[in-house]
Amino acid sequence: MTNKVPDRASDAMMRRMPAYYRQLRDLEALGFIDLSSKDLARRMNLTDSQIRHDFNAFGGFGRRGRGYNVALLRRSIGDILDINRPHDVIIIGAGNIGRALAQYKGFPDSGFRLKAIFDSDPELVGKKISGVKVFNISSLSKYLAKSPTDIAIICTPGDKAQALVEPLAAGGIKGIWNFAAMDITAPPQVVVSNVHLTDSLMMLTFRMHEKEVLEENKSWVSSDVESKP
Amino acid sequence: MTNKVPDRASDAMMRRMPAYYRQLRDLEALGFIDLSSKDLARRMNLTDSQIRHDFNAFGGFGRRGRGYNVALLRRSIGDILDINRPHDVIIIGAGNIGRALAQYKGFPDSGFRLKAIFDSDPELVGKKISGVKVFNISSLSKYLAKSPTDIAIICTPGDKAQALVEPLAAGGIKGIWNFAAMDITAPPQVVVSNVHLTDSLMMLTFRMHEKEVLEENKSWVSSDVESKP
DNA sequence: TAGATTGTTAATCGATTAACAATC
DNA sequence: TAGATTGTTAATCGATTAACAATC
Repeated sequence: MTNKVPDRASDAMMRRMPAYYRQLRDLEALGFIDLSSKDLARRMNLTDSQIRHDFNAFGGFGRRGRGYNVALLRRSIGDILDINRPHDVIIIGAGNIGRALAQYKGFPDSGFRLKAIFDSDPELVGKKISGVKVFNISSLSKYLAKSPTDIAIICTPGDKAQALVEPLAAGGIKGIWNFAAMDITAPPQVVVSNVHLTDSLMMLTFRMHEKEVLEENKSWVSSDVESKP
Repeated sequence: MTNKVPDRASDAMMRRMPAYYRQLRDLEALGFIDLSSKDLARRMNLTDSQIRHDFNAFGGFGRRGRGYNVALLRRSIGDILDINRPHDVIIIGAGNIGRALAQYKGFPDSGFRLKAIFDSDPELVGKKISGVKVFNISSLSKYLAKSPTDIAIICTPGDKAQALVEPLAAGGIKGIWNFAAMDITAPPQVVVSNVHLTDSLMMLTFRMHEKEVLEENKSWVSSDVESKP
């Protein structure tokens, strides 16, 4: 049916969307034709109810009694995520992270086309990384004026990141994926995602530690039981 | 006060913890001594109520009328995240991502000590990356038996990841940070965090697209108003 | 038709916010 | 003391789950 015009999706739901997409891409590749919310729920450790709720927030892609067509559903979710069309991307900062992302296979596979890399190091300027030319950072605005670009990936040192926002926004960039150690803010027409790799690692140690403490506590409780009347 | 023994923290709260930690580390470095939940809330775009709630889930680190001592609070949250002690880490897979993470400064800064890298490529084995020796993957179990290790970072191709879990768990690894394209599962004593970089990028395009659609709709509504009786 | 499964509304659960007594 | 701000309980809000009529 026609897609609904939704309010801003909740963060919780938004986080599930790419996982749905991956799952459906895999199932489609495996030759699955139809799929019930129950089957998908089992595979993804969710409830069928939540899955139907999520999909219906965007307008309902299933057939009662039959389930969902895998290919159609994958395409519909791709539309919602807007990844059924290519996106032009630039990387700013050709350090470790910048170079790794430049070479990362997952991005071209998902339609993200790396068009240029920018750096301030004269040693790097003019060279190619993963087949893509490195430009001097001073030519950023000129480049954007000539080559409309959807997304900028910032991989500079933290203190250089915020200053990039103004020329990026002025140059028509619609989204910034920021790997710099410092959060940036941008005007409302630009979407920003501040990524902190160490946060993810800290959450891992948090859960590891929590488990340890919980376990200690469990043995406490059981020895407590013995001493109860 | 003494720390409470909490239930498993919600994902929502857990995600805020590293952000608190970073913020407090920055404020401490800037010489801040005391801080109210209201001040912190303003800086982090949260409510003061939520901040007090979060902190009190672990036992309350403030003084009524005065606020929180920045250094004490940072240390307390560090304890909760278990990052006030060093963690020994190995990386498995010395491709783009593996090498970038091996060289990433943010990790040693936060007490994560990279002790060894493993790969199957004989060209790489014996070499050093960022000062750390690359071992043959076949020696993984032997290595872990000799060198107790907290965390393994998996950066192999997707189809090689799951097979690593068994030797890692047997070798006493407590947490796995998985960058491989395929999710892995592990026995209950091992905490797993499956990272999907493309998910993060898809969430960015999702929000970009959502904003576009919302804007279109806004202009619809306003032209609609004119045509209403 | 009978069985299956969606779309959707209502009920429940949990997270966030508001309020305020305790107290520095 | 008066003012400020926490710790904590109650109220609200929003997300998840349950239920079921619609319908394939």
